Parts: sequence; C-alpha cells; structure tokens
Amino acid sequence: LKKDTISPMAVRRLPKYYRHLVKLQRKGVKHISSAELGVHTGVAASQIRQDLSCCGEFGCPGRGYNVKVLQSELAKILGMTNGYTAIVVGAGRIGKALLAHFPFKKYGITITAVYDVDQRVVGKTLFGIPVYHVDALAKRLEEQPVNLCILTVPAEAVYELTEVLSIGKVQGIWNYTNAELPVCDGGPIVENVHLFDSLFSLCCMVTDKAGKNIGNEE
Amino acid sequence: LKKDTISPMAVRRLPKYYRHLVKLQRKGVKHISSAELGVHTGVAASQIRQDLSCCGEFGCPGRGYNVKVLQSELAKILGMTNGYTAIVVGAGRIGKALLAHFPFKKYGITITAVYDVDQRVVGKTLFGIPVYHVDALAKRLEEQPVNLCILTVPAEAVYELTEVLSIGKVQGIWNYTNAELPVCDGGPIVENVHLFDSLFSLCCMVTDKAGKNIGNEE
DNA sequence: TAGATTGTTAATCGATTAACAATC
DNA sequence: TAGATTGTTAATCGATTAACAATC
Repeated sequence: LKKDTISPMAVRRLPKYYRHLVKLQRKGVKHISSAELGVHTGVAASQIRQDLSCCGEFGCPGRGYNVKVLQSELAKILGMTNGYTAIVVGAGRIGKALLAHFPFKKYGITITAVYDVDQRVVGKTLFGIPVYHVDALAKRLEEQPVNLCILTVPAEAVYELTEVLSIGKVQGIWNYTNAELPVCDGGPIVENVHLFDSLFSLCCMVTDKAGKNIGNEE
Repeated sequence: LKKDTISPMAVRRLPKYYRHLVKLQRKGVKHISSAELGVHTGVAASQIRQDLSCCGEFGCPGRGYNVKVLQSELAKILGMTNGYTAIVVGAGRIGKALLAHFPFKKYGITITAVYDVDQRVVGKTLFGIPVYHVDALAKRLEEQPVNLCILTVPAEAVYELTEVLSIGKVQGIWNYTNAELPVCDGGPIVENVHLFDSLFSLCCMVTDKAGKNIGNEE
C-alpha cells in the first residue's frame, strides 16, 4: 500500500535506516529483517515495517529486506538520485566547515556557488566553488535556478534573504540560523538545524533528570 | 499543575519560546499572551499554555505572561542557571566553529577543555581553552567531572569514547557524529544533531512535494 | 512442508486542539 | 463591572505498537 505522502515522523527516520544499510552493505550483509534493523537503530520492528511499506513493497516475507535493493530504494526516496543543486549562503566558519566536510557530492548534491558579503572572499573560490556577492543572488537564481540553499548567515540577514530565495524558486532551505524563516505557503520547505534549541533541549533533559534523582539512588 | 516530568515534545519547544522572549525583551515588550507568542513561533496558543503550565504557573489571567519573569523561569528550566561545565571532544572544523561562534558563556555554560588526537594542537590553546590529548580524557574526568560533552569526532571513534564518557559520569552528550552512541540505561543523555538526517529529511520532503505537483499547477 | 518474516489492519498510546470555568 | 486571558479538563487527532493472515 504505497501512500501518496510519507508521514512527517517517518521522513525523519528514513535517513537513519539509510545510514545503517550503508554500514550493512559495507559489512557484506545481504538480507536484514525489520527486527534486526530495529535492534541497531532503536526503532520498533513494526514501526520500521510500517515506515517502509508506505514507500512501496521492498521486503520479502520469510527472508526480510535485500540490503542492496532497500538502500537504493531509500536513496531514491531521499532524493539522492535527483542530481539536486545547492548553494551555500554565508561563508563563515559553519559554511566553510560544511563545504570542507559534508560529503554532498557522494549523495548526489552539487554545490554550484557560495554567496557572502565579505569583499575579501567574493570573487575567489572556496574548496573549488566560486564565491559571489549576496547582492548578485536574486539575479543569478533567475538565470540558474537551484534546488536547495544552505543558509549559514547571521540572524539579522534572514528576512531579506528568505524573500530572495522564495522568489528565486528555491525548493528547500537548510537553515543554520537561529531565526524562524518567514516563508509563506507554497514557498520553500525549511529544515531548521536550530543548534541553540538542540543544546538547550539537552540541558533541559539533564536538569530534569538530575532534579528527579534527588532523594533517589544518587 | 506542575508535573514532575516535562513531555519530550514540550522540551523541544521550550528553547524556541525562550529565544522569542529574548527578542521581545530587547524590544521592550512587558507582557505577551499565548495567542501572540503563538503567531510568532508558529505554535498553537493552547499548546503554549499547556507546555508552560507543566513547568509551573507563570501567567496572569487577563494580562498574559510577564516577559521578563517567563524568560528567567525558562532560563532556569533550560538549565542556564546551573553553571554547567562542558568539554569539546574533537578539535576539527566543526569543533572550532562551535568554540568560535556559539555563545556558551552567555547561556551559563563554561567550556573547560578541548580534546583531540592531533599532536599539532595538543598542549596549545584554542580560543583560550587548553587542548589535551584524548588519551588523558578518562583520568581528567575522574579528577574534574563535567556536565556536558560536545562530541565532534569522526564516527569511528565513538564506541570507545562513549564508554569513557559514560564511566566519567558525563550527564549529557551533544552528538555531532553521524553514528548512534551506544549508551546504556542510566548513562548520559544523548542529543543527536545528525546533520545527515536533517539534510535528507529536507531532500525527501522536497522530492515528495515535487512529485505530487506533477499534473497540478506547475 | 515448517519456519520466518512480511504488509496491513486493529488497538493503544500520547500529543494536540478545543472548550470553558476561574480570575486578573 | 466587562474584557481578556489564563490553567485545566475533555475531545480529537495522529503516531506507535501488537496481532495475524499472507507468503516466501
């Protein structure tokens, strides 16, 4: 039963399955059951089956999933085979760290340009990618549309940039700023990294747990 | 009705409320209603009231929430007033980017040490923080426990390190590696950044949406 | 065939939203 | 007092888990 939309919660688990399948294939494992995959990923077997079944029928009753097949099916669902193009807006430390370390190419994503306001980098290249001034972004998006934008600018700049990216028909924004982007319906899909929220969710859980332990074992 | 545990979903929204309250205070706003806060954060008003009420009663019927009071209450709940200490394990680009840019100090977190295996940085300082060899980690944790670890090492190193951190009684791990950490019950709480999953969740949504638009308006 | 494991339906659980008495 | 908005309870919604017939 292939559904027309993957549930939001499933979408967040599929990359985790993919990561594990890559590992399994490297080890030479040919088949894996939902039960076994569940042990490694910390997800219930029935949840995995449900997540996978809404994208199509990849499994084989009695034998489980073919690792190679499932991996390549997930690669398609995750958009790795679409040849997506992306730009990096903001060539600060985070932008540079991503350009240097994140294996975009390996997963089918081509970084076509970097944008910044700093005249010391504009006109040069970073890791082989040409750097343009942010002022040129709107016009360049018109001429050469891209699928994704990796946004690593200071929070003050997001209001204007979100508009430029929306008008420029960017389909997805990977947002590293700690601001909420003012996108409207039909605009780009935003995936927030929100490191601040992530760290303080952790601190909150640590504090919560430590508070409960008073009077208990510790 | 103050509950003894904050729901996992609420924990992930509290930092977002905090961020917005800081903005409001900067603007000089004294009071805010759940309805108004909802417009800015994209969360339903009743959801906000429920999230906040499980931490205590901060609001005032008829007037809303006092911005200053709510902000400082959230700071406490998020652990910002605990004077947490943290170490950075892995002094690569990501570790350095965080040390350079993330305002740990501003939110009550003190980075006490950095650990790496690279002899070129061991013994020096990074942004004023001393860098030690990872081999010294276990012993140093015994002598000087820390609350949090920011883990920015290659995935191969996580198995051993998770054990060292668990034995060393680290309470929380902010995990930047794309591996799942093998923590056991009672061990540190792990908050996964999982940039890979984040990017490909976005790509999956973009692909999903683009697929549905075929035959529609576009 | 017997054992294993799928895809799917039904039951449970938790999270979100709506409603409203209490109250500033 | 009248208007606004809280905290909380009840109703709804969606996501997770359990169960099992189908099937390799």
